[in-house]
Amino acid sequence: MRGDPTGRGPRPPSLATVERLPVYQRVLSELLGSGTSTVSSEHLAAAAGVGAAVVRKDLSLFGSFGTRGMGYDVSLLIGELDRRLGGDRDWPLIVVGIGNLGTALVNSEGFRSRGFRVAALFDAAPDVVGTTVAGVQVRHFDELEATVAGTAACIGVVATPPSVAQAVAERLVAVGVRSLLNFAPRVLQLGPGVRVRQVDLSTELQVMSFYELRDEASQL
Amino acid sequence: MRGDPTGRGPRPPSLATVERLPVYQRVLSELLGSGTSTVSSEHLAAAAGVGAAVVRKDLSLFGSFGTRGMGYDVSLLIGELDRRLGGDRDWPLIVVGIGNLGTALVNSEGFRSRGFRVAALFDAAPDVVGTTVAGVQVRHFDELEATVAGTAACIGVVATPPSVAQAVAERLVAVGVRSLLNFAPRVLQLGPGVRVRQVDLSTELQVMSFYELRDEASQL
DNA sequence: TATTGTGAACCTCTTCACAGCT
DNA sequence: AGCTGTGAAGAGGTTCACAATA
Repeated sequence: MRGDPTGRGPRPPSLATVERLPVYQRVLSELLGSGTSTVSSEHLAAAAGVGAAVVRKDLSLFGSFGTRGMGYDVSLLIGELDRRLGGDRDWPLIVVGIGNLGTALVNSEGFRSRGFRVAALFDAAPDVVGTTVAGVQVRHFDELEATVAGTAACIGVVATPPSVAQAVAERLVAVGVRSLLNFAPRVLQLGPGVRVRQVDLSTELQVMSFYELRDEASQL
Repeated sequence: MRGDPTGRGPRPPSLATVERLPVYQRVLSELLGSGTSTVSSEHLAAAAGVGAAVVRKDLSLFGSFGTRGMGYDVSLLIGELDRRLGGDRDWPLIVVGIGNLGTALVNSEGFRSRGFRVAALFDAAPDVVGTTVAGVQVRHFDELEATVAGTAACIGVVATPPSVAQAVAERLVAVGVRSLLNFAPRVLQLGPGVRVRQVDLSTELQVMSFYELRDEASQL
């Protein structure tokens, strides 16, 4: 049951909007750091690389945080965004695949800020299991179920070779993970209740080469 | 001058379409490896995680590669996609910032396939400059201009701390780079002729926590 | 019969323009 | 006067439905 069975409520924010919120938050934090206490939608938009109307529409979906004639209070807005994005919570991460990329991810700032916390690391290679990365000991993937059993809902990060990504994802889902960040170049086939975000280096590069080719062709 | 000053030509493929092409290509390669020579839009769509109509629309933008009643020839389609994505070309990459993430990227399979080739590595830290990563020696970023001078148009990869990402991007653009893949959590402000694709780990995680929160709220 | 290729309807996001507030 | 919040218009992408075709 949803809380809004009549369909009269406000539309949920689009994925595009949700993806912009962290950008606003980051820009606002920098503004706060440089002593700015108020910002207009135009200024915030320029810093975030979008249009001013987009900023106002995005923010208005969550409430009226601005003051007409003045703009938005930076601290207030950071707080509101932080709350919507879950920044005031603890978000345990389970990372599977502690190779070059997995290690880099675990050590990255993005994985250690805003409430995210590396809760457990798994791999299958004997020479990796038992080592410590960023203060967390790597366990064998076979211990997944035993280790995660009593843990709260987690976000799973798949940084394995593509050949095992599907199986790893299925086992993560089986232990209760409903949000997966997948770095393996493989489309994960999972139930409808599971959210997957795909980060694919090869795809990123291929999109770029597509447009490079196109530019060349148009300059003939 | 464009090749189509009348505006009568077919619409260019949308970014969404371009981002799906590498996925199709990867799925098709796997199909070819498993001995499949023909595939329907329905089957290809299921494997790529999209709808069948999307596949047909996407592919039809580039030509009529299918056979009615039969489907698509896998080899033919791989070849066509490869050509459109520039897979038959050499794409030199310039990677700046050889920390944990930069090293992982350079060693990743995505950076060494499909015509992409790590051409030069740069960093500013004295203990990194001079080391060899994946067979390429890391140079000091000050040598960028001298090193890249005569090189063909490249794709630039920014894997630096966010504080220097903007300056690094500007210098890359100054030496002729028009496509940038940015891993630094910073909005790059560059001229309109420069393409930027942003990969932001922190944003990915925050998008996930947003939806996790939303799920919790709807289950009250 | 099976499946593609595609115009049209549909839906979603963006942009515009301005009323409303400070 | 300046800026937000928002309905309406516009643009773009997806889904539908089916004619075309092997």
